[in-house]
Amino acid sequence: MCGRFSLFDMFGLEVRFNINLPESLVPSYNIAPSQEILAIIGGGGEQERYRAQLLRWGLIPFWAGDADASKKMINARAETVEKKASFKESFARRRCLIPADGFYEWKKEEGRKRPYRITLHNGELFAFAGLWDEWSSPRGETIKSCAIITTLANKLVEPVHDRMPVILAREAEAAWLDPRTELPALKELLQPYPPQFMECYEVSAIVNSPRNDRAEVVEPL
DNA sequence: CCAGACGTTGTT
DNA sequence: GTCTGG
DNA sequence: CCAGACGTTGTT
DNA sequence: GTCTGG
Repeated sequence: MCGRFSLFDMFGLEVRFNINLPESLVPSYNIAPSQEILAIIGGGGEQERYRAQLLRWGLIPFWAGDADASKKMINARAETVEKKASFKESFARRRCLIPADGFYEWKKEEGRKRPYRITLHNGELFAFAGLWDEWSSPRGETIKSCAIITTLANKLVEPVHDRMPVILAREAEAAWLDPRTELPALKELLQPYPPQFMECYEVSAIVNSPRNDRAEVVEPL
C-alpha cells in the first residue's frame, strides 16, 4: 500500500507538471495521511493548463455523513475502484495526479517493521494516480480530499510489500486527467510501474514518525 | 421494498 | 448517491 | 503508513 | 485492542 511519501524537489515541479505552485506548499520528506497534499487536476478539452490543488489525504465521499471517512480512505484498490461506492464517482469524474519523488513501504519481519524508500532513477519526479472528492458538512464547510490508487507490487517492491501505489507512465498522465477517456482505457493505465526504472533501499526508522520531516529519512541506511 | 453500509492493509 | 443484504 | 493516546469532573 | 493525529 502507500501510506507515506515525499515531495521535496520543488524546483522541477512547476515545469514538469506545467503548474503554478500554491503559496502554502512546502517541501516534505515525510508526508502522511490527513495532511494537505499537492494534487493536479484539469486538462483535456478546453482547459489549457493543469491546476494545482491542495487536498486532504484521505478521501471523504461527497455523500458521507461526517468527515471521519477520511481517516480510512487513503488508498483505493485499482482492481475494484470502478465498483466501490466510495470511489466510483471519483474514478469516473474526479481523477488527479499526485506528484512525488519517492514513497515508503514497511517490510514486516520477525515481529518488527523496517522502512524502505522507493524512487525512480535519479530521484526523478513522478505522479501517483489519484482520486479526489469534495464534501460539504451540514454547516456548509467544504473539504476537498483525495486517495492514492494501489496495485500489485512489482518485482522490485514485492520483497518488501505485496502492494504499491500506481505510478503513472509519464505519457499516461494526460489521459488519466482527461475527462473524455473511457473507463476501460482508464483501468488499463493502472499498472505496476516497470521495476527496471525504479530503485528500492532501506532507510532509517526515523521515518516512522511523521514528525521527522528532514532529509535524513531519504538517506540509504 | 427499506436499512445499512460504503475502505485498505495485514493478521488470524 | 448507490449498492448489498434481508 | 506509524506513533501515541486511550477519561471525567470540577476548578482555574 | 482500537482510535486519533500527523
